[in-house]
Amino acid sequence: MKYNALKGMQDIFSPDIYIWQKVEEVAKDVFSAYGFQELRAPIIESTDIFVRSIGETTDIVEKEMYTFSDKAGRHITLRPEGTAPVVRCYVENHLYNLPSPQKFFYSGPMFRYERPQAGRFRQFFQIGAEAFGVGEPKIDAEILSMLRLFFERLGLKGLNFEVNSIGCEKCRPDYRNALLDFFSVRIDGLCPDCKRRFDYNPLRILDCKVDACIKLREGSPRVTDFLCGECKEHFNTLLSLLKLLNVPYVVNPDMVRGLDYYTRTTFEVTSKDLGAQNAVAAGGRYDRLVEDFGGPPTPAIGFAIGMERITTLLKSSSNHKIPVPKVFIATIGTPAEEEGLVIADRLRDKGIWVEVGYAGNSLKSQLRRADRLSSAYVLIIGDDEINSEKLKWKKLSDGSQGEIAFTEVYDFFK
RNA sequence: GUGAGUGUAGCUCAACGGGUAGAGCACUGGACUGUGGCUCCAGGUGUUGGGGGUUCGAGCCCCCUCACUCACCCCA
Repeated sequence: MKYNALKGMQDIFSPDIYIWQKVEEVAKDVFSAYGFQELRAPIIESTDIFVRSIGETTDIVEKEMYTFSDKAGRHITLRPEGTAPVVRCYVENHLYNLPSPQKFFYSGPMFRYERPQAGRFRQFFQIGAEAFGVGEPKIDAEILSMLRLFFERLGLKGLNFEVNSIGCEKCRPDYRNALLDFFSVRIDGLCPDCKRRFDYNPLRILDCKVDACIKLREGSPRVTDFLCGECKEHFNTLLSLLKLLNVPYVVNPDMVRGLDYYTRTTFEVTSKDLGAQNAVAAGGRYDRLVEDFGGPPTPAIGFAIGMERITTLLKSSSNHKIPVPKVFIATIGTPAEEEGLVIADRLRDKGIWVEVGYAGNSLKSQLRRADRLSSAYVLIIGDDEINSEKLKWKKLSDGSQGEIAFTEVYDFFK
Protein backbone atom coordinates (compact mmCIF):
# COMPACT_ATOMS: atom_id res chain seq x y z
CA MET A 1 0.00 0.00 0.00
CA LYS A 2 1.36 3.35 -1.01
CA TYR A 3 0.17 6.53 0.61
CA ASN A 4 0.34 10.04 -0.71
CA ALA A 5 -0.17 13.37 0.97
CA LEU A 6 -3.63 14.73 0.26
CA LYS A 7 -4.14 16.76 -2.88
CA GLY A 8 -2.84 20.27 -2.51
CA MET A 9 -0.90 19.51 0.66
CA GLN A 10 2.84 19.18 0.76
CA ASP A 11 5.65 18.00 2.96
CA ILE A 12 8.35 20.51 3.73
CA PHE A 13 11.81 19.31 4.70
CA SER A 14 15.47 19.97 4.09
CA PRO A 15 16.73 21.89 2.25
CA ASP A 16 13.55 23.95 1.77
CA ILE A 17 12.76 23.96 5.47
CA TYR A 18 15.72 26.27 6.08
CA ILE A 19 14.20 28.86 3.78
CA TRP A 20 10.93 28.58 5.69
CA GLN A 21 12.73 29.04 8.98
CA LYS A 22 14.55 32.06 7.61
CA VAL A 23 11.31 33.71 6.49
CA GLU A 24 9.68 33.09 9.87
CA GLU A 25 12.71 34.44 11.67
CA VAL A 26 12.83 37.63 9.60
CA ALA A 27 9.10 38.16 10.06
CA LYS A 28 9.40 37.80 13.80
CA ASP A 29 12.34 40.21 13.96
CA VAL A 30 10.79 42.87 11.76
CA PHE A 31 7.29 42.67 13.19
CA SER A 32 8.62 42.79 16.73
CA ALA A 33 10.40 46.03 15.94
CA TYR A 34 7.00 47.49 15.09
CA GLY A 35 5.52 46.24 18.34
CA PHE A 36 3.60 43.28 17.02
CA GLN A 37 3.36 40.33 19.39
CA GLU A 38 2.77 36.74 18.43
CA LEU A 39 -0.72 35.35 18.85
CA ARG A 40 -1.63 31.71 18.41
CA ALA A 41 -5.25 30.98 17.72
CA PRO A 42 -6.75 27.54 17.00
CA ILE A 43 -6.83 26.43 13.40
CA ILE A 44 -10.43 25.25 13.77
CA GLU A 45 -13.24 27.62 14.63
CA SER A 46 -17.00 27.67 14.53
CA THR A 47 -18.12 27.84 10.92
CA ASP A 48 -20.14 30.99 11.69
CA ILE A 49 -17.02 32.98 12.39
CA PHE A 50 -15.91 32.67 8.80
CA VAL A 51 -19.33 32.93 7.24
CA ARG A 52 -20.08 36.19 9.05
CA SER A 53 -16.71 37.81 8.44
CA ILE A 54 -15.66 36.68 4.98
CA GLY A 55 -19.18 36.96 3.60
CA GLU A 56 -21.86 34.43 2.76
CA THR A 57 -21.69 34.95 -0.96
CA THR A 58 -17.93 34.78 -1.36
CA ASP A 59 -16.37 31.82 -3.13
CA ILE A 60 -14.40 30.97 -0.01
CA VAL A 61 -17.52 30.46 2.04
CA GLU A 62 -19.69 29.05 -0.70
CA LYS A 63 -17.40 26.33 -1.94
CA GLU A 64 -13.91 26.35 -0.52
CA MET A 65 -14.18 25.71 3.20
CA TYR A 66 -13.23 22.50 4.96
CA THR A 67 -16.32 22.28 7.11
CA PHE A 68 -17.20 19.33 9.34
CA SER A 69 -19.45 18.31 12.15
CA ASP A 70 -17.72 17.23 15.32
CA LYS A 71 -19.00 14.38 17.48
CA ALA A 72 -21.48 16.65 19.17
CA GLY A 73 -22.78 17.94 15.86
CA ARG A 74 -21.13 21.37 16.06
CA HIS A 75 -20.33 23.00 12.74
CA ILE A 76 -16.62 23.63 12.63
CA THR A 77 -14.28 24.81 9.91
CA LEU A 78 -10.57 24.64 9.27
CA ARG A 79 -9.62 28.29 9.02
CA PRO A 80 -9.46 29.53 5.42
CA GLU A 81 -7.78 32.74 6.56
CA GLY A 82 -6.29 34.20 9.71
CA THR A 83 -8.01 37.49 10.44
CA ALA A 84 -11.37 36.25 11.68
CA PRO A 85 -9.90 34.03 14.41
CA VAL A 86 -7.73 36.88 15.64
CA VAL A 87 -10.73 39.21 15.78
CA ARG A 88 -12.68 36.55 17.65
CA CYS A 89 -9.80 36.23 20.11
CA TYR A 90 -9.57 40.00 20.48
CA VAL A 91 -13.25 40.34 21.31
CA GLU A 92 -13.57 37.17 23.40
CA ASN A 93 -10.66 38.16 25.64
CA HIS A 94 -11.74 41.82 25.89
CA LEU A 95 -8.37 42.91 24.55
CA TYR A 96 -10.00 46.23 23.60
CA ASN A 97 -9.69 47.13 27.28
CA LEU A 98 -5.93 47.15 26.93
CA PRO A 99 -4.16 50.27 25.67
CA SER A 100 -4.61 50.83 21.95
CA PRO A 101 -3.26 49.88 19.58
CA GLN A 102 -3.03 46.16 20.16
CA LYS A 103 -0.83 44.60 17.50
CA PHE A 104 -0.49 40.91 16.75
CA PHE A 105 1.18 38.61 14.28
CA TYR A 106 0.62 34.95 13.64
CA SER A 107 1.75 32.23 11.30
CA GLY A 108 0.39 28.86 10.41
CA PRO A 109 -1.59 26.77 7.99
CA MET A 110 -4.81 27.85 6.29
CA PHE A 111 -7.12 25.58 4.34
CA ARG A 112 -9.17 26.12 1.22
CA TYR A 113 -10.70 23.40 -0.91
CA GLU A 114 -9.53 24.63 -4.31
CA ARG A 115 -7.91 23.08 -7.37
CA PRO A 116 -4.18 23.40 -6.80
CA GLN A 117 -1.95 25.20 -9.27
CA ALA A 118 1.31 27.11 -9.20
CA GLY A 119 1.38 29.05 -5.93
CA ARG A 120 -1.95 27.70 -4.74
CA PHE A 121 -2.51 24.86 -2.33
CA ARG A 122 -5.26 23.42 -0.21
CA GLN A 123 -3.14 23.74 2.87
CA PHE A 124 -1.06 26.87 2.64
CA PHE A 125 0.84 28.88 5.20
CA GLN A 126 0.43 32.52 5.94
CA ILE A 127 2.20 34.96 8.17
CA GLY A 128 -0.23 37.68 9.08
CA ALA A 129 -0.43 40.76 11.24
CA GLU A 130 -3.35 42.71 12.65
CA ALA A 131 -3.47 46.06 14.43
CA PHE A 132 -6.55 47.08 16.43
CA GLY A 133 -7.74 50.40 17.69
CA VAL A 134 -6.21 52.99 15.39
CA GLY A 135 -8.27 54.63 12.67
CA GLU A 136 -5.63 57.05 11.50
CA PRO A 137 -3.87 56.42 8.20
CA LYS A 138 -0.58 56.67 10.06
CA ILE A 139 -0.83 53.03 11.05
CA ASP A 140 -1.76 52.03 7.50
CA ALA A 141 1.50 53.61 6.41
CA GLU A 142 3.45 51.90 9.18
CA ILE A 143 2.10 48.54 8.12
CA LEU A 144 3.02 49.04 4.49
CA SER A 145 6.42 50.21 5.58
CA MET A 146 6.79 47.16 7.79
CA LEU A 147 6.04 44.95 4.80
CA ARG A 148 8.57 46.80 2.71
CA LEU A 149 11.20 46.24 5.39
CA PHE A 150 10.27 42.57 5.66
CA PHE A 151 10.80 41.97 1.94
CA GLU A 152 13.94 44.06 1.99
CA ARG A 153 15.41 41.96 4.80
CA LEU A 154 14.70 38.83 2.80
CA GLY A 155 16.51 40.33 -0.15
CA LEU A 156 13.47 40.21 -2.42
CA LYS A 157 13.58 42.81 -5.16
CA GLY A 158 11.21 43.92 -7.84
CA LEU A 159 8.02 43.63 -5.84
CA ASN A 160 5.10 45.81 -6.69
CA PHE A 161 3.18 47.59 -3.92
CA GLU A 162 -0.35 48.39 -5.02
CA VAL A 163 -2.72 50.40 -2.87
CA ASN A 164 -6.31 51.44 -3.21
CA SER A 165 -9.25 52.62 -1.17
CA ILE A 166 -12.59 50.94 -1.53
CA GLY A 167 -14.40 53.44 0.66
CA CYS A 168 -16.68 52.84 3.58
CA GLU A 169 -20.31 51.82 4.02
CA LYS A 170 -21.31 55.38 3.17
CA CYS A 171 -19.54 55.85 -0.13
CA ARG A 172 -19.25 52.35 -1.51
CA PRO A 173 -22.95 52.02 -2.49
CA ASP A 174 -22.65 55.17 -4.62
CA TYR A 175 -19.71 53.76 -6.43
CA ARG A 176 -21.40 50.43 -6.91
CA ASN A 177 -24.41 52.14 -8.45
CA ALA A 178 -22.21 54.17 -10.75
CA LEU A 179 -20.52 50.99 -11.91
CA LEU A 180 -23.85 49.29 -12.50
CA ASP A 181 -24.98 52.27 -14.57
CA PHE A 182 -21.79 52.17 -16.57
CA PHE A 183 -21.83 48.46 -17.34
CA SER A 184 -25.58 48.05 -17.76
CA VAL A 185 -25.37 49.59 -21.25
CA ARG A 186 -22.31 47.47 -22.11
CA ILE A 187 -23.34 44.19 -20.59
CA ASP A 188 -23.82 42.41 -23.92
CA GLY A 189 -20.13 42.76 -24.72
CA LEU A 190 -18.91 41.34 -21.44
CA CYS A 191 -17.58 37.80 -21.07
CA PRO A 192 -19.92 35.22 -19.51
CA ASP A 193 -18.09 35.44 -16.17
CA CYS A 194 -18.49 39.20 -16.07
CA LYS A 195 -22.18 38.91 -16.87
CA ARG A 196 -22.47 36.92 -13.68
CA ARG A 197 -20.25 39.36 -11.85
CA PHE A 198 -22.52 42.20 -12.90
CA ASP A 199 -25.18 40.74 -10.65
CA TYR A 200 -23.30 39.58 -7.62
CA ASN A 201 -20.07 41.58 -7.51
CA PRO A 202 -19.71 44.24 -10.22
CA LEU A 203 -16.38 45.41 -8.77
CA ARG A 204 -14.86 42.18 -10.03
CA ILE A 205 -15.41 43.20 -13.64
CA LEU A 206 -12.56 45.63 -13.02
CA ASP A 207 -9.93 42.91 -12.79
CA CYS A 208 -11.21 40.54 -15.45
CA LYS A 209 -8.45 39.33 -17.77
CA VAL A 210 -10.55 38.98 -20.93
CA ASP A 211 -9.50 41.46 -23.62
CA ALA A 212 -13.05 42.44 -24.50
CA CYS A 213 -13.78 43.29 -20.88
CA ILE A 214 -10.56 45.24 -20.53
CA LYS A 215 -11.58 47.37 -23.50
CA LEU A 216 -15.14 47.80 -22.32
CA ARG A 217 -14.13 49.08 -18.94
CA GLU A 218 -12.11 51.98 -20.36
CA GLY A 219 -13.51 55.15 -18.89
CA SER A 220 -15.37 53.31 -16.15
CA PRO A 221 -16.00 55.18 -12.90
CA ARG A 222 -13.06 55.15 -10.53
CA VAL A 223 -13.58 54.23 -6.93
CA THR A 224 -11.26 56.99 -5.84
CA ASP A 225 -13.59 59.56 -7.40
CA PHE A 226 -16.48 58.36 -5.29
CA LEU A 227 -14.87 58.39 -1.87
CA CYS A 228 -16.62 60.44 0.75
CA GLY A 229 -14.72 63.34 2.29
CA GLU A 230 -13.37 61.34 5.19
CA CYS A 231 -12.32 58.36 3.11
CA LYS A 232 -10.68 60.65 0.62
CA GLU A 233 -8.71 62.45 3.27
CA HIS A 234 -7.69 59.15 4.83
CA PHE A 235 -6.43 57.87 1.50
CA ASN A 236 -4.58 61.06 0.57
CA THR A 237 -2.89 61.20 3.94
CA LEU A 238 -1.83 57.60 3.55
CA LEU A 239 -0.30 58.29 0.17
CA SER A 240 1.69 61.24 1.46
CA LEU A 241 2.94 59.21 4.42
CA LEU A 242 4.01 56.41 2.06
CA LYS A 243 6.05 58.97 0.17
CA LEU A 244 7.56 60.20 3.43
CA LEU A 245 8.54 56.63 4.35
CA ASN A 246 9.83 55.81 0.87
CA VAL A 247 7.41 52.99 0.29
CA PRO A 248 7.34 52.64 -3.51
CA TYR A 249 3.63 52.29 -4.20
CA VAL A 250 1.33 52.40 -7.18
CA VAL A 251 -2.32 53.33 -6.84
CA ASN A 252 -4.44 50.66 -8.48
CA PRO A 253 -8.08 51.73 -8.51
CA ASP A 254 -9.06 48.41 -10.09
CA MET A 255 -7.77 46.35 -7.20
CA VAL A 256 -10.54 44.33 -5.63
CA ARG A 257 -10.44 42.30 -2.47
CA GLY A 258 -12.07 38.95 -2.14
CA LEU A 259 -13.29 39.24 1.40
CA ASP A 260 -16.31 41.29 2.33
CA TYR A 261 -14.99 42.81 5.52
CA TYR A 262 -12.55 45.28 3.98
CA THR A 263 -13.09 49.02 4.20
CA ARG A 264 -11.05 51.97 2.99
CA THR A 265 -7.40 51.01 2.53
CA THR A 266 -6.60 47.84 0.63
CA PHE A 267 -3.25 46.77 -0.68
CA GLU A 268 -1.45 43.97 -2.40
CA VAL A 269 2.19 43.13 -2.96
CA THR A 270 2.79 41.27 -6.20
CA SER A 271 5.69 39.72 -8.05
CA LYS A 272 6.22 39.23 -11.75
CA ASP A 273 8.24 36.10 -11.11
CA LEU A 274 5.36 33.89 -10.04
CA GLY A 275 2.67 32.27 -12.15
CA ALA A 276 -0.91 33.39 -12.37
CA GLN A 277 -1.05 33.61 -8.58
CA ASN A 278 1.20 36.61 -8.23
CA ALA A 279 0.26 38.11 -4.86
CA VAL A 280 2.84 37.56 -2.13
CA ALA A 281 0.98 39.59 0.46
CA ALA A 282 -2.37 41.31 0.68
CA GLY A 283 -4.47 43.07 3.23
CA GLY A 284 -6.42 46.10 4.20
CA ARG A 285 -8.50 47.89 6.71
CA TYR A 286 -11.57 46.33 8.31
CA ASP A 287 -13.09 49.00 10.51
CA ARG A 288 -16.42 47.26 11.10
CA LEU A 289 -15.40 43.71 11.87
CA VAL A 290 -14.72 44.01 15.60
CA GLU A 291 -18.13 45.55 16.10
CA ASP A 292 -19.71 42.83 13.96
CA PHE A 293 -18.14 40.30 16.29
CA GLY A 294 -19.75 41.91 19.30
CA GLY A 295 -16.94 44.20 20.39
CA PRO A 296 -16.94 47.98 20.64
CA PRO A 297 -16.45 50.00 17.45
CA THR A 298 -12.77 49.44 16.75
CA PRO A 299 -10.93 50.32 13.57
CA ALA A 300 -8.41 47.74 12.50
CA ILE A 301 -6.04 46.82 9.70
CA GLY A 302 -4.05 43.75 8.78
CA PHE A 303 -2.48 41.66 6.07
CA ALA A 304 -1.33 38.16 5.26
CA ILE A 305 1.79 36.96 3.51
CA GLY A 306 1.73 33.79 1.42
CA MET A 307 4.60 31.64 2.67
CA GLU A 308 4.79 29.29 -0.31
CA ARG A 309 4.98 32.20 -2.69
CA ILE A 310 7.77 33.85 -0.73
CA THR A 311 9.78 30.65 -0.49
CA THR A 312 9.29 30.05 -4.20
CA LEU A 313 10.80 33.45 -4.92
CA LEU A 314 13.66 32.90 -2.48
CA LYS A 315 14.47 29.49 -3.92
CA SER A 316 15.09 30.95 -7.35
CA SER A 317 16.61 34.24 -6.29
CA SER A 318 19.55 33.25 -4.13
CA ASN A 319 21.61 30.34 -2.96
CA HIS A 320 21.01 29.45 0.61
CA LYS A 321 23.37 28.01 3.12
CA ILE A 322 22.11 24.84 4.63
CA PRO A 323 23.55 23.74 7.96
CA VAL A 324 26.24 21.06 7.81
CA PRO A 325 27.80 18.91 10.53
CA LYS A 326 30.90 20.25 12.18
CA VAL A 327 32.35 16.88 13.12
CA PHE A 328 32.08 13.38 11.73
CA ILE A 329 33.49 10.59 13.91
CA ALA A 330 34.74 7.64 11.89
CA THR A 331 35.64 4.53 13.85
CA ILE A 332 37.15 1.11 13.23
CA GLY A 333 36.32 -1.68 15.68
CA THR A 334 34.00 -1.92 18.63
CA PRO A 335 36.16 -0.24 21.33
CA ALA A 336 36.71 2.70 19.02
CA GLU A 337 33.03 2.84 18.16
CA GLU A 338 32.14 3.11 21.85
CA GLU A 339 34.81 5.71 22.52
CA GLY A 340 33.57 7.66 19.51
CA LEU A 341 30.03 7.59 20.78
CA VAL A 342 31.12 9.02 24.13
CA ILE A 343 33.13 11.79 22.49
CA ALA A 344 30.25 12.55 20.14
CA ASP A 345 27.83 13.04 23.00
CA ARG A 346 30.24 15.27 24.91
CA LEU A 347 30.66 17.50 21.87
CA ARG A 348 26.91 17.53 21.24
CA ASP A 349 26.44 18.71 24.79
CA LYS A 350 28.34 21.82 23.70
CA GLY A 351 25.89 22.35 20.88
CA ILE A 352 28.15 21.02 18.15
CA TRP A 353 26.56 19.04 15.36
CA VAL A 354 28.30 15.65 15.38
CA GLU A 355 27.64 12.69 13.10
CA VAL A 356 29.05 9.22 13.66
CA GLY A 357 29.83 6.31 11.35
CA TYR A 358 27.77 3.16 11.65
CA ALA A 359 28.63 -0.50 11.76
CA GLY A 360 29.66 -2.38 8.65
CA ASN A 361 31.12 0.59 6.85
CA SER A 362 34.75 0.80 5.92
CA LEU A 363 36.79 3.81 6.90
CA LYS A 364 36.72 4.82 3.26
CA SER A 365 32.97 4.78 3.11
CA GLN A 366 32.73 6.66 6.39
CA LEU A 367 34.97 9.36 5.00
CA ARG A 368 32.96 9.46 1.84
CA ARG A 369 29.85 9.93 3.87
CA ALA A 370 31.48 12.70 5.90
CA ASP A 371 32.42 14.37 2.65
CA ARG A 372 28.94 14.12 1.24
CA LEU A 373 27.52 15.59 4.42
CA SER A 374 30.03 18.44 4.01
CA SER A 375 31.25 17.89 7.52
CA ALA A 376 34.01 20.31 8.44
CA TYR A 377 36.10 17.79 10.38
CA VAL A 378 36.48 14.04 10.62
CA LEU A 379 37.78 12.42 13.78
CA ILE A 380 39.27 8.99 13.22
CA ILE A 381 39.45 6.43 15.99
CA GLY A 382 40.80 2.87 15.65
CA ASP A 383 42.77 0.43 17.79
CA ASP A 384 45.95 2.53 17.56
CA GLU A 385 44.13 5.60 18.80
CA ILE A 386 42.48 3.67 21.62
CA ASN A 387 45.90 2.45 22.77
CA SER A 388 47.57 5.85 22.56
CA GLU A 389 44.50 7.73 23.78
CA LYS A 390 44.98 10.13 20.91
CA LEU A 391 42.68 10.50 17.97
CA LYS A 392 43.35 11.73 14.48
CA TRP A 393 41.54 14.77 13.15
CA LYS A 394 41.21 15.72 9.54
CA LYS A 395 39.91 18.92 8.04
CA LEU A 396 38.04 18.03 4.88
CA SER A 397 38.29 21.39 3.17
CA ASP A 398 42.08 21.21 2.78
CA GLY A 399 42.92 17.66 3.82
CA SER A 400 45.12 18.74 6.69
CA GLN A 401 45.30 16.39 9.63
CA GLY A 402 46.89 15.92 13.02
CA GLU A 403 46.63 14.15 16.36
CA ILE A 404 45.01 15.21 19.56
CA ALA A 405 44.58 13.62 22.98
CA PHE A 406 41.12 12.36 23.87
CA THR A 407 41.05 14.75 26.82
CA GLU A 408 41.74 17.79 24.65
CA VAL A 409 39.16 17.17 22.00
CA TYR A 410 36.53 19.20 23.81
CA ASP A 411 38.64 22.34 23.65
CA PHE A 412 39.62 21.73 20.05
CA PHE A 413 36.15 22.64 18.83
CA LYS A 414 34.88 25.93 20.06
C1' G B 1 -16.59 23.21 -10.63
C1' U B 2 -14.32 23.99 -16.09
C1' G B 3 -10.27 23.25 -19.70
C1' A B 4 -5.49 21.50 -21.38
C1' G B 5 -1.02 18.69 -20.64
C1' U B 6 1.88 14.76 -18.32
C1' G B 7 2.47 9.77 -15.81
C1' U B 8 8.67 4.53 -17.75
C1' A B 9 14.32 2.45 -12.03
C1' G B 10 15.07 6.29 -5.74
C1' C B 11 15.85 11.06 -9.16
C1' U B 12 16.23 13.25 -14.45
C1' C B 13 14.84 11.13 -18.83
C1' A B 14 15.42 7.56 -23.58
C1' A B 15 12.97 3.44 -26.43
C1' C B 16 11.54 5.02 -35.63
C1' G B 17 5.22 4.33 -38.22
C1' G B 18 2.84 -1.09 -32.16
C1' G B 19 7.78 -6.47 -31.91
C1' U B 20 7.45 -8.12 -24.26
C1' A B 21 12.72 -1.52 -21.50
C1' G B 22 17.69 1.46 -21.54
C1' A B 23 21.16 5.66 -20.12
C1' G B 24 22.95 9.28 -16.74
C1' C B 25 22.83 10.63 -11.69
C1' A B 26 22.44 8.52 -6.96
C1' C B 27 23.48 4.20 -3.78
C1' U B 28 26.94 -0.09 -2.17
C1' G B 29 31.52 -2.62 -2.78
C1' G B 30 36.33 -3.04 -5.01
C1' A B 31 41.04 -1.15 -7.57
C1' C B 32 43.68 1.93 -2.82
C1' U B 33 44.47 -4.43 4.49
C1' G B 34 42.83 2.32 8.50
C1' U B 35 41.89 8.17 4.84
C1' G B 36 36.87 11.77 1.26
C1' G B 37 36.57 14.79 -3.45
C1' C B 38 39.10 12.64 -9.50
C1' U B 39 39.27 8.01 -12.49
C1' C B 40 38.11 2.89 -13.61
C1' C B 41 35.49 -1.82 -12.58
C1' A B 42 31.38 -4.51 -10.48
C1' G B 43 26.31 -4.86 -8.32
C1' G B 44 20.35 -4.23 -8.17
C1' U B 45 15.21 -2.85 -8.71
C1' G B 46 10.67 -1.79 -12.91
C1' U B 47 3.70 -5.46 -12.07
C1' U B 48 6.11 1.23 -18.05
C1' G B 49 0.24 4.96 -12.32
C1' G B 50 -4.14 1.24 -12.12
C1' G B 51 -8.10 -1.49 -14.85
C1' G B 52 -10.29 -3.00 -19.36
C1' G B 53 -10.21 -3.27 -24.85
C1' U B 54 -8.07 -3.74 -30.08
C1' U B 55 -3.96 -6.95 -31.92
C1' C B 56 -0.40 -12.87 -33.33
C1' G B 57 2.04 -9.09 -30.21
C1' A B 58 0.80 -2.74 -26.50
C1' G B 59 5.33 1.64 -22.83
C1' C B 60 3.38 3.17 -27.72
C1' C B 61 -3.47 2.73 -30.29
C1' C B 62 -8.81 3.10 -27.86
C1' C B 63 -12.00 3.52 -23.33
C1' C B 64 -12.41 4.08 -18.02
C1' U B 65 -10.00 5.43 -13.57
C1' C B 66 -6.28 7.57 -10.33
C1' A B 67 -2.31 10.96 -9.55
C1' C B 68 0.52 15.16 -10.80
C1' U B 69 1.13 19.89 -13.52
C1' C B 70 -0.61 24.43 -15.61
C1' A B 71 -4.59 27.72 -16.62
C1' C B 72 -9.82 29.49 -15.74
C1' C B 73 -13.22 30.61 -11.64
C1' C B 74 -11.32 32.55 -7.25
C1' C B 75 -7.36 33.87 -4.23
C1' A B 76 -2.10 34.31 0.01
